[in-house]
Amino acid sequence: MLSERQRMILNAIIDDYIRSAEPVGSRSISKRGDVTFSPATIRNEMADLEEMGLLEQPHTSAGRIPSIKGYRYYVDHLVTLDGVGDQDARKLRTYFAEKMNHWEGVIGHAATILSQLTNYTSIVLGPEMFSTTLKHFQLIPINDVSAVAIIVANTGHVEHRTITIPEGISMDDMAKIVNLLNDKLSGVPFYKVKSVLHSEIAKELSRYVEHCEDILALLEQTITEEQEPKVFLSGASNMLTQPEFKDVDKAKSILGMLEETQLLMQLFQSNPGGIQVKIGTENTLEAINQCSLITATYSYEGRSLGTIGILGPTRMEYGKVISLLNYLSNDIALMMSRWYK
Amino acid sequence: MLSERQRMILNAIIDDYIRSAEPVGSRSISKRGDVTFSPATIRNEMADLEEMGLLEQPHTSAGRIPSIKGYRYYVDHLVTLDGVGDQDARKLRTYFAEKMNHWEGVIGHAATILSQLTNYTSIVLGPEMFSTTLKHFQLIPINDVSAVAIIVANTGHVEHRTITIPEGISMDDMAKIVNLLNDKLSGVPFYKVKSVLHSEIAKELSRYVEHCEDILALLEQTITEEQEPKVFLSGASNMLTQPEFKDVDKAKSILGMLEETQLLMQLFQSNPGGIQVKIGTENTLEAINQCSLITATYSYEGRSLGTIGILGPTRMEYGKVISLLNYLSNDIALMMSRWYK
DNA sequence: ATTTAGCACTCAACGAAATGGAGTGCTAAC
DNA sequence: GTTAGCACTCCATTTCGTTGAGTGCTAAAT
Repeated sequence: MLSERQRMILNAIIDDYIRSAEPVGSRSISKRGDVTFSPATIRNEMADLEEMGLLEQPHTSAGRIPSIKGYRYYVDHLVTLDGVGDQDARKLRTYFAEKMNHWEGVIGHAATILSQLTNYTSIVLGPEMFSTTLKHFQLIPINDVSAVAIIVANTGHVEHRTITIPEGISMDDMAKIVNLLNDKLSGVPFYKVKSVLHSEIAKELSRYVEHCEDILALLEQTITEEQEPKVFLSGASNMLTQPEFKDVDKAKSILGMLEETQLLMQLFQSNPGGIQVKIGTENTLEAINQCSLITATYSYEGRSLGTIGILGPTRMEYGKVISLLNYLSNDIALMMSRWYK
Repeated sequence: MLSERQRMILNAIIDDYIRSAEPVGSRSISKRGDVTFSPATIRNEMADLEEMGLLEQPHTSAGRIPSIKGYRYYVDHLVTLDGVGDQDARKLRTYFAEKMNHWEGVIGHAATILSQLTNYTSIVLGPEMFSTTLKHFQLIPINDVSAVAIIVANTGHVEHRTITIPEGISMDDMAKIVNLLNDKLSGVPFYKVKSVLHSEIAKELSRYVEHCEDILALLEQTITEEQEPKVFLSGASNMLTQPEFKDVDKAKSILGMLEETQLLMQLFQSNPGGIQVKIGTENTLEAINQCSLITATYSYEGRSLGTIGILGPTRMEYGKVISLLNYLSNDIALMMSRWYK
């Protein structure tokens, strides 16, 4: 659909705009080494590109800036993946060389590194509980009335919750319950735990112990609360360095959104796997209609485990970020697989 | 030192300024109900107050604003603790009515509520490990090479860490080690664990198992990492609503600081207990030289467990915030004491 | 038939000058 | 000791001209 020359020009404009954040004019394009036509010619092409909806003019006598559609074309057809730079690669390598003993450390640290390398905001979702199974269940009494329930997943992910022991339950009863639960629940995927709890365990439990409803309710609550993945955020203040958010109100609405975990998770909902780019209004959330979100899932054996994402202005360094996310999601998958049996 | 009238005027100026964020003039003070003198009289007093360093003039023909010293006097002698408003009290009550099963929930939620009620930024430090003792140690194998170490404190606080099992250690060995550790370490305060590990356990362990150094190193790492308290942050974006931070650069330096956990903890270092107010340059960190930080410790049986704090502009609603922190720190102490044996 | 040079035109951005108004300090009267 | 009056200051806001980057169109050049 686009001539070779038009693509070159579009590419040049977007590249320039990403660097400068200012409307780019025909003259400056012509001065670049790669497009050798005169400003007048370029102006003509630019007018055509604008008609096609790929470019926009902030006002009559200004240069052009890419439209959402323009960015989309750029991302789909034009962008060159720079690969990961030497310096960045080194940083990532030293980062993974450190001993990471718990996955929250890995994920959180990954978020930090990402935001540092890109100067954008990074959002990382921990492993989703859907795809994981319960490995072990444990109760540790703290005193007469309360105990700590510990849930271990086959990924090595651990959660704990302090619970209050219903009256009339003895230590012996507790031990029985724990044994029963481990018998029945080991290897069961988390999303099934709830139904197994009701169907298989309820009856059996009632034989051993009275008041089992209380305990069941507790377990259910503990485990379902468990399912929500953890969100790690880093570099939110980087948003403020972008000239498009020098307006405090815009900045505030975005930063405010970033503080709401619920919304963040919503952002990541429809994720088909692989790398996905959502540009400007392609995002459903109004607060980030001026932003682009690039997400990647990290997976193991075909199962998506979690998601990492970069949020920046629509004028984002797509090439760099995509390469980086690609690289990192592979590395994280590698790390995670060490815990996976 | 100050006459009654001067105090009234100072109080009125600071009150007005806290509300309006704009220099307040003699006329507007005179119009308030509480100070019945004419603008001219008030002007004279204002000049005196300025000489004493309690007020400042941004420029010759502007009203006065409080200086750091002025705020200090206000906080020390003038401020009226409003108590906690009906609405706020209701919110807090419903908040604590919810079942909170893990302390991280309580603390994190408290941070959220605080920032919502005040429209400032809240920072809450979780219980410090100094004052707590180890209750139980547990190892749960995940597969041949890794296991999850679980550490339970007497407060009900639980931490876990995935560790890699050194080669040449059998399941049997592991069980022995765990038993030994529980024997020796139960009831030991965290800050002593390290030394006990070396002095008492090292020798004994070497009898049972080879390669014990690896395990000891692991445990040591696991437990010392454990000691750093967790930081919860909420409402950082509220900073942007304050007119004094409409300048993006200032805002960025503060938000950037808030993202660095290390710095946050540094903020809370010298904490004598009770409620403490640090105004403007009284804070050592340069980034918040335009902010005030109000902190309160929550404690149990005289021991300080953790700290909650509110960060806002120097022009902060001191009365309201102090009352609120007072109220909340008591309530949190109450909650925490439920877990304490 | 493209491509390019030339030219008139547009419009945001920048800066200087004009205006308005809130607030002060001082003096003199109460 | 308190207050009214007045001249003065200085910031904030507006107005208005200037500048310059950039466009669109037309006509010439290739």
